[in-house]
Amino acid sequence: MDLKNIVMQYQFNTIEKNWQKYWAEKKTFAAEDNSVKPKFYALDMFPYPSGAGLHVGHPLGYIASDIYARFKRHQGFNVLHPMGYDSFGLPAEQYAIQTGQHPAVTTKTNIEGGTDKDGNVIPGYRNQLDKIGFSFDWDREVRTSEPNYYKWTQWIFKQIFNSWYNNESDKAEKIDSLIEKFKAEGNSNIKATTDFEETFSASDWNSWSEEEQQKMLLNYRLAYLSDTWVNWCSALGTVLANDEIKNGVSERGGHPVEQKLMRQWSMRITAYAERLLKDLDTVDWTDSIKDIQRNWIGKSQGASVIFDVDGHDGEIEVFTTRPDTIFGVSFMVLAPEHELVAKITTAEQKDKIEAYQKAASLKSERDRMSDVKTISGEFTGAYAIHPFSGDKIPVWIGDYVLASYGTGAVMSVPCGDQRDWDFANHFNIDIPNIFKDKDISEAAYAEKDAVITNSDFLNDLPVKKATKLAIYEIEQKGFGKGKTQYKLRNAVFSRQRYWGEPFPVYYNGETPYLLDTNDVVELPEVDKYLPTADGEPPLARAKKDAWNVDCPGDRMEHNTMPGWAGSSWYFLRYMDPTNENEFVAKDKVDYWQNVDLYIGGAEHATGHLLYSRFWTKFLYDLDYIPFKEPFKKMINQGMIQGNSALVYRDIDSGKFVSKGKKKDYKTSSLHADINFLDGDILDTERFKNWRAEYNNAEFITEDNGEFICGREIDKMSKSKYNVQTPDVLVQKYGADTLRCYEMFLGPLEQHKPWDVQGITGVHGFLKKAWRLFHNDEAFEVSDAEPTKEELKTIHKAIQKVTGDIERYSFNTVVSNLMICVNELTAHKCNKRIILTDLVVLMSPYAPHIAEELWSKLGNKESLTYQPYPKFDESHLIESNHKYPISFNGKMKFLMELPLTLSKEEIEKEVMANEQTKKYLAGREPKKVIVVPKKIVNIVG
RNA sequence: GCUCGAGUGGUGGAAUUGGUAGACACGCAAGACUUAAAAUCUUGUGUCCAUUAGGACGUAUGGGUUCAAGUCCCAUCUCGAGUACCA
Repeated sequence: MDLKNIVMQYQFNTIEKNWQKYWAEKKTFAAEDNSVKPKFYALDMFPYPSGAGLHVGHPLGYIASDIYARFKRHQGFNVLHPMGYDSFGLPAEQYAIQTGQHPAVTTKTNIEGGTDKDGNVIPGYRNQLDKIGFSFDWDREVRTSEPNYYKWTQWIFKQIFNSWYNNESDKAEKIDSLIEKFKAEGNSNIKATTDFEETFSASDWNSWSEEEQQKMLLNYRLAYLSDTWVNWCSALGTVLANDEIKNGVSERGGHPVEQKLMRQWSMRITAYAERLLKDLDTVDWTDSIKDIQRNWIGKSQGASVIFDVDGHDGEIEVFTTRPDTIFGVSFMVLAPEHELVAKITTAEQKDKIEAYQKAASLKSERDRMSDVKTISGEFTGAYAIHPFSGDKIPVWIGDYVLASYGTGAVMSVPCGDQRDWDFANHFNIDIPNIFKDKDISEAAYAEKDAVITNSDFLNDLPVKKATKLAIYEIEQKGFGKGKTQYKLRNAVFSRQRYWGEPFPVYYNGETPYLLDTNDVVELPEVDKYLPTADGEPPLARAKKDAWNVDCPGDRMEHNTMPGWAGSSWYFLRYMDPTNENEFVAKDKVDYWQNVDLYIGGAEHATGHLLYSRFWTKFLYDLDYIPFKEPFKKMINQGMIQGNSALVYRDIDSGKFVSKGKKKDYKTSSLHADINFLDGDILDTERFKNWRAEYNNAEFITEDNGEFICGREIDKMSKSKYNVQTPDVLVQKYGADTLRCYEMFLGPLEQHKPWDVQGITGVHGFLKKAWRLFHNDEAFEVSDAEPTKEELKTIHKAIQKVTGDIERYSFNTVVSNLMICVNELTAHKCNKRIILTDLVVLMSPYAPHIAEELWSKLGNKESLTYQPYPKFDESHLIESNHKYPISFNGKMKFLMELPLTLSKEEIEKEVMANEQTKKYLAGREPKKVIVVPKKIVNIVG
């Protein structure tokens, strides 16, 4: 074998190892804290370090942000590009429950590598990430489960606890200012976000005991303890937030969820509803994510109207978005849980109503959802009084009205609302028509383009005007007021689990107090990670002296914080990860500001992305940070799906049947490990050795002896044996190939199945690039002047690649680099000037090979901070243009003409051309369109 | 049901403002080198008709605007995501 030839081959394994070592030792990617350079903050959503490790889908977004970060370094930016771990979470705790191993231990193994309790090798996230050549500044790593991190999560909680929301200044303020006002004038003049509606005076406040005052303050604090209807998941032993439930079951594990009244910590995120909605306009996110958040916040405008109940003191308050239809009301419906129901129900209806209430309460959230079509309800026997007409309106209950939205009661306008129409139709209730010339005999008329009629002072008005006038009259007469309603609920902030942040809270009796210490409250050791016998959370197992802090009260808080606590502010900690005195130093956050480019999955639309916006606004209000939105620009990478391999087994004989012979047998299919495949061909020996039951497997192969598997697109998961790890590919093709290939696969945002077939093409491109710098025996570049063609090739690439990266079109960059290398190969170009530019162009995508070639070109320093090549248009300017000549819009042939020609001259040249005459075949053109530098179109 | 997004060769995809549809790559076919294989290189490759020259069709479907439509407008279908009695 030719030794020289081997030396000059592209040895990616050696090259990549060397440069990864170099970068780590020289701290090449360290971000500078005190820099005169402009800053750029490129951030990935940090991962939960699971024991399964990385598959090829995980690094997709990381590769994109890394490319952008490296690109920005070339452009002279001081780049902050950190990585860390969202390391509190359920899987580590579930594993702890099963094995008794402390979740901190498994978490550390999952990050740093090792073996689990069963002896399985865990590669470790860090090791896997390192092999891909990311330019992370690892000195800034954070782990949310480390006390030096969650110390500050607790600190932020304390700030939120010690704040209230002033609707007048429209921002959060310190609770002290509220206490001062209570002392001086009670709560009557205070406009705060609260569910507490009664008033008290200064003397009331001052006469209350400390405990009573604290209880009152909980109605105002932004983090507060209250009895709340929560989503209780007994299988997981904890409550879940609305965004943790998908299709009525828990997102994790798919367990049933029921409604339960529990004393829980909550965050008053509703105070920020309007700002969370409005500021969406200021961020560069996809419309889809913005829409999801808008829907989730669910703003609707209308009026709240009060109806008296005939013969009772109680009144029914409803929220409606259509106050213009108030004269169309023919009945009212209350939620079965509405507090008034028991009071107003007549004796005759009592049994029926109670039976209905009972049935409704037994229905789970899921049943209620799957049962939307069924119309049910019950008449209370009571009547409300229409505020304007004085008519008596029957009051019903029905479970299509939700207790948790608005006031839990609706005024039903069957002619304008389909649900009301259905209800009225089903129970034979009157359906008065208040829309001029609209037919409501078959369905409600919900469009807002009607003219109102049969409606007293609203007659002959269009919807918009009628709405305005109705609200005006309602307010004038004191029947209610204009109101804005949000779907967004306050966020439940406690979980009955072990592996999360402990609260810096203790109790005296039932009253919570913040611990006075600045020390972190560490997770105490417990004997088991399970709830106690009487259903208390695992932390109740810790004795008072098991905690690292002194508990001055009766007991510590036993709940822990939810998963979103640590992730709501982690992007701030990267700026100052080791600060022991502050969560982040003012000068650092002033310099780094918010995240310029954030890449991660769209599945966090209503969770993490909403909560971190909330906390950011809160910290802004208290003047800790100088910006209102955490993430300026966001890209949501698509999911990479698995490409499962199926083998077919003949049901009668148990023999395995190749795909091509499948139709001759009655088969069932099962998943085979994709690692046994070469293309679609199964390595039958490896398959036989996979499991004992397959040791004696027999195969019915194709005629050529190959065994072909079927393929199927699934989610990439261990259970489908379709997981492709990056490690295997890095070993086989190198990290640079993997990086380029993952980008080459298609647009970043798109979901796509993983298919390894095309990777050879990308690998070939890097080999081809390598060969530009080498002859058969050695590295060789020429110092000769480049030709016009060579300059044109490289500048075309500079223009395309730069433009494509800037508009985040990561996939087309690879194509353009390929075209560049193909053309330079065709030119046999090894000119130093050209290849130097090429190396820098390639470096964000294929940093290892770029560094290697860069050093071979004679450079001593890393090319990380090498200026990006400048596009010079003069190399692309042509004197001629190849005009496509079209006839009636169909292109027939090309004609090269000088660019200096005028429209008229072009037309003359084209019309004089032989081919033109041929295509016209004697016809006289009606019209000739000439677009200089573009096209000629002959009509006729 | 509502909201949003997407439908382009055998496959992944390209076409930034309406201006040569299918760049780039995979796969496939033929050839070169080789005892052979791998690697590498060359050529071809949207569909249909035609020996060639060439012609017709073609970006989910149907219509429209325009000299010109994958791109703009209207309607329909399919797929994906979100949401689900939100008054």
